[in-house]
Amino acid sequence: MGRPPCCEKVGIKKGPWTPEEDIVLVSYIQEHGPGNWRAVPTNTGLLRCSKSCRLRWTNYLRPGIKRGNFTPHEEGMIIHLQALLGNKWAAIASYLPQRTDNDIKNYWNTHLKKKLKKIQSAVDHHHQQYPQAHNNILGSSISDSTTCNSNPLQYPTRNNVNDITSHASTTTLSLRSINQSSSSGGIYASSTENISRLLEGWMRTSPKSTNANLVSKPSLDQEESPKGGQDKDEGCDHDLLSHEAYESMVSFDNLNNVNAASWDRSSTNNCNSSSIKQVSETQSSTTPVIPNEKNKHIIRACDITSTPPLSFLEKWLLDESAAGQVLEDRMMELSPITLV
DNA sequence: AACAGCGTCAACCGCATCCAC
DNA sequence: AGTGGATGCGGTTGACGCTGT
Repeated sequence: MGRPPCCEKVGIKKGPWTPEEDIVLVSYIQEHGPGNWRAVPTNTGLLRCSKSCRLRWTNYLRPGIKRGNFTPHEEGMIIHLQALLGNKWAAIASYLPQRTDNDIKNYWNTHLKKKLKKIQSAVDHHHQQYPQAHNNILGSSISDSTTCNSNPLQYPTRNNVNDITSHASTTTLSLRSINQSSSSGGIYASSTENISRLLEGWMRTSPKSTNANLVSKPSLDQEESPKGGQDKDEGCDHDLLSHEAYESMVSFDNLNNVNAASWDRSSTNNCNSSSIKQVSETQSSTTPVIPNEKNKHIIRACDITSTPPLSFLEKWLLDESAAGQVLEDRMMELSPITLV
């Protein structure tokens, strides 16, 4: 079945793109607009396969891409969306129009995954230390949630999505310090920034069709918070939660999840895409639906199960204006405890 | 100073899906 | 309805830079 790779041709160049190649590609797209990638290598003389050209454009040269440090809000968005959607990086990226799916995927794999693991082990440690308090707060059902979420990286069920959310909130705090250490680009990156500058003029005059796909994406991610500067913490990294912090965290989520808790878990196992359905349906009234054919199938499959009410998390995700605020509020709420 | 180990991220690969015919 | 080319997506790789010894 497998089709021969598109790059099997002899003489096709691989590896990092040079600034010269970038300029050729950019100027071609500037003239013809993105699309018809098959024709790009032929028409430009680039010794690259069409796939490579498309990838280079979408992941690096496309105007409007933000590179470098992820803001705490972006991190929060990624963590929440990953919990909801799983590794659907393209879908997640559609909520962060300035970031590419590749970027988000890389960031998740290199930073967030690791961090969540740490948090998870801290939480596990906490469970061992305060088993009674834990049960009192969340009731007996939490033990299931904890168990099924022993690996925070697994594809989440409805219930452990909420569990992850609690991790996510704290992770966002702990991750602040990472932000500042993550580097953005080297020598070559700066050369592509130059290309971006070249593109600025084009952005103003480019045909609508060229940018339509960029603009039409649903955006929960508001422009970077003007409070961006305030988000910087002083570089402290708190991996272990205090008992009080943990209680605060879980009780907050407990409040959030009153609705979710009443949702029968048995009907939702392996079907976290119910969340996707809700997201899509709600979006359709105001914003374009995530154009994901795969989701459609999953949604159909899940239609036969009961539809849960929106959790706080989902409401949060759907509430554009609240998106940044809630996270900030959570940070304010927790900061006296966790950011000592 | 030299080397090894590790982290990051751009790019590649293979499969899935779309779409025109 | 079937087929094949084009495009999209997610997992993985490998080069490069940084840090510790």
